[in-house]
Amino acid sequence: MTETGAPQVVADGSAAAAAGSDVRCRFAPSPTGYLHVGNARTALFSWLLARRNGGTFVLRVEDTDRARSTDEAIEILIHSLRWLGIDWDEGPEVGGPFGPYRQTEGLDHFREVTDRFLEAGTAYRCYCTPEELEDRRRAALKRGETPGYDGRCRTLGDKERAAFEAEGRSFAVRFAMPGNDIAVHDLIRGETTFPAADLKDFVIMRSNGVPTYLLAAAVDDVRMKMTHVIRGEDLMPSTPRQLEIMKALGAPPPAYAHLPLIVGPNRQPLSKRFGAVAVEHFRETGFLPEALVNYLALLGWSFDEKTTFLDRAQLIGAFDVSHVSRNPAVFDLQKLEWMNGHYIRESDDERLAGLAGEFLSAAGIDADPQLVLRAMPIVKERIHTLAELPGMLRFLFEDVTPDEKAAAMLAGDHVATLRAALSALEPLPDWTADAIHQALGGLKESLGLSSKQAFQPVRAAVTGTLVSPPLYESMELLGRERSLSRIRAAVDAAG
RNA sequence: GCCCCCAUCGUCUAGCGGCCGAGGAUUUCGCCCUUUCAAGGCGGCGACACGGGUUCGAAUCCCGUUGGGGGCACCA
Repeated sequence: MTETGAPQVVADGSAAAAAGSDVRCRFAPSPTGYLHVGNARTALFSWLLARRNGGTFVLRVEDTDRARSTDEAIEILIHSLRWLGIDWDEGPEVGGPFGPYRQTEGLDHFREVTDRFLEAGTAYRCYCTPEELEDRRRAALKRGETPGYDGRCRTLGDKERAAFEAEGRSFAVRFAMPGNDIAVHDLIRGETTFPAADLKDFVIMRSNGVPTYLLAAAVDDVRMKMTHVIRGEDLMPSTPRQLEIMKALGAPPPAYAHLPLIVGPNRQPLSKRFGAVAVEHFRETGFLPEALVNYLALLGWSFDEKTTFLDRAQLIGAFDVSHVSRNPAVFDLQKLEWMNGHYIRESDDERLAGLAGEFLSAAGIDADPQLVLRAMPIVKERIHTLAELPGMLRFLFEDVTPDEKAAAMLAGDHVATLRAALSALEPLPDWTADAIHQALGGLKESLGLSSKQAFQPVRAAVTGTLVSPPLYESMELLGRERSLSRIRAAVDAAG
């Protein structure tokens, strides 16, 4: 295992000489929870590469860790991907010629491959128990050595094997690494060589007959004829091992591209502590899928030196995996919010009003959909997420109790202003924003008040707050009776 | 401990030897617009981690240092 041959370039992207509609990419998540934004970006880039080439995009569920994988997680995964608008040509719910697309549904195949490797001598049975391995691992670490399997079961004789079997020991199957350095070619990073000494024999088949990720992903990538594998940087060290598996399979490897990780503001991996990591969470907190997609696309990739907004079609037309950045990107929630605000303003009112319902009722507001729709033009340009809608629209559907600042204003000496407003507003023949504007504008003149002095008390009375959508339009939406009675109530309260 | 990756404004990035006294976006600050808040317009602050090379010339190439990150499982 220590002899070091000349580095061999095993994956030079030859299988990926495939172009155009021959391109096959996949997203292969483990269903262990929600769809993390980092994985969402991986899915997006892979999808973009497939769509860019008119190729095929595959969704494959890697659930070989049976303890952590759940059906519910698969549903969330599918839901989140669909919400983002990332569709797949082969995979769960759509089928395809290379099924099953859920690894635990095709375990026999992995077992057959393992048996073949065993026969060919590229794999062997290892009788070491997890406990023994853990002890040795810790001891190696303590001695300052590189932990990793020492290969002791590789040379077991028939007698020793029989002895272990007689002992009742179960075995796992390990892949026998060739003992030479292995070079990996990456579309984003170029060539990297992994020293033979660090490429220890690894388990491909657990004692319970379920393959490990290292085997399952490699075998399926070959079986499903993948031409490009885009995945997270954390998987880079597994590439030389999977390259060897593919070599043993006699299959040309796909081209690899390892994406830099997405980290939190503290440069640590994005965690729940940061707040927002699940795609589902972004949906629930009022983000639009096109905003998240646009933002994610720009995390590690850029079109040129000035383009910021790219819709789906533009992304597909422009995406180039070789221009992806190599350094980890900090997830900037503020920028996402800004971008979301942009997409909200771009959206048509009908769609937004439809989306608003969920947020309004979550806030306990029983809203009239028609009124929400009519209000949309004046509110959509002042929010960054849909979650801000209830706060902005509440006064239209519920009686207001002035907040602290509004109450303070109403308690001040503004009764005269409110009275004047009342008498200017009451005789209005048409209750329109324009008419209200005229009336209040005239009052401002006659009383010699500044705009602020004239309008803020009215705003406080009508909306219960000092910050609201534009006053005239708000009053038009609220309607004559409710607007006037709120002003009257304020006058009465002030004595 | 060992292996691998990475390093441009606070953040996302453009830059692939001279066009860079470093461009865009976001954040922040100021001004304009303005009925509040937004949106929009204009402007300001703000970066090539450090040290050696190579070269006529380096943010761009090489080496080292430092600093981040990833990996070293019968997890993926």
